[in-house]
Amino acid sequence: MGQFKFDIQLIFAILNGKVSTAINRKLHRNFRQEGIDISPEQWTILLSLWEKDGITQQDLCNATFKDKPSMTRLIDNMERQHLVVRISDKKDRRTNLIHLTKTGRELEGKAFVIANQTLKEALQDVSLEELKIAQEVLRKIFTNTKD
Amino acid sequence: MGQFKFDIQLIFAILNGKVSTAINRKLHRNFRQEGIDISPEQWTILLSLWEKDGITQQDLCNATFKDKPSMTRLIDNMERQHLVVRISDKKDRRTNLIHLTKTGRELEGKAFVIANQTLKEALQDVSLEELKIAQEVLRKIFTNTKD
DNA sequence: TTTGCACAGTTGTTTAAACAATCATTTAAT
DNA sequence: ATTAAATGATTGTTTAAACAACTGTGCAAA
Repeated sequence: MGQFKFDIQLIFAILNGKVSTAINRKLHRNFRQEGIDISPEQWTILLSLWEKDGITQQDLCNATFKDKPSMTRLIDNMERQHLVVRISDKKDRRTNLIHLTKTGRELEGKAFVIANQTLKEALQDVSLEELKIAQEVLRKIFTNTKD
Repeated sequence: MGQFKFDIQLIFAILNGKVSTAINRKLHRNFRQEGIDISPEQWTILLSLWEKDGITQQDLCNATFKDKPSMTRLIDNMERQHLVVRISDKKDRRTNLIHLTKTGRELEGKAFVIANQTLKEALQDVSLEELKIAQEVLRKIFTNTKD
């Protein structure tokens, strides 16, 4: 049981946001340092939109595993910052299609360089083999845990 | 570069809180389901206090990697829920010593069972070997990333 | 055609994190 | 002994997540 308890402490401490918090914070700082004023959450949404523009909020929810209210507010903020615009779908008036603005589109290159650099720093001393295993473990945990 | 971009997407998607969010949510639900009304954040604080009662807020910050304002508010809430009490240190009047209440102390056993069960579910199909590597990778990333 | 259900999105409320600024107390330097 | 710096904690503000409750639109069964 001592052993078991140790495992719980360690794993939850690690999973419990410490690592993701640290890397998110660093990414956010690096963005700001380069004059890009977006949060990591906004960045993950932009990642989806750079790949495919004009998708629905629900699509973005699915892509980022956030719930609808969270998405509403993220898009609110991003509209306020003129990164995206909501355009009501004419075929289905329930849905908004989210489109990048010129500003939002133009961020891609610079953000990519910064994210890349942040990643490189984060993964120092991690071998490709270790990384693959870690990804697979996290994927399994995610599958086991999500709903 | 296509390869690189793929890695970025994947790793950030994983690290970007998806896994920790999922497991935290599950833990929170499991607590509530068993009638325990504490958040995962409160639980990590209780973990420290169950191990050693009567430590300072700063100690708790160090243990949980949260900043001081976050800790102030977490303790505020936990005091409101009668899980802990602040007791001003007589030797150094700047510091509060955080003590478990009877209620806080009595949660340990039940919370342990629930956390244990949650962990077991989360780690289904993950071998001990994989888990060790994943932990080591996350530890490295944390070291590389935290300030 | 209407009734009901499903789906997309929004609003309200609570908890929490990040960051800056501040206050009080203690410790160190002179 | 007094001043300056360090330390512990708090407050204010913004962004975000979870959950419940709600609005509006589309669709299908009766």
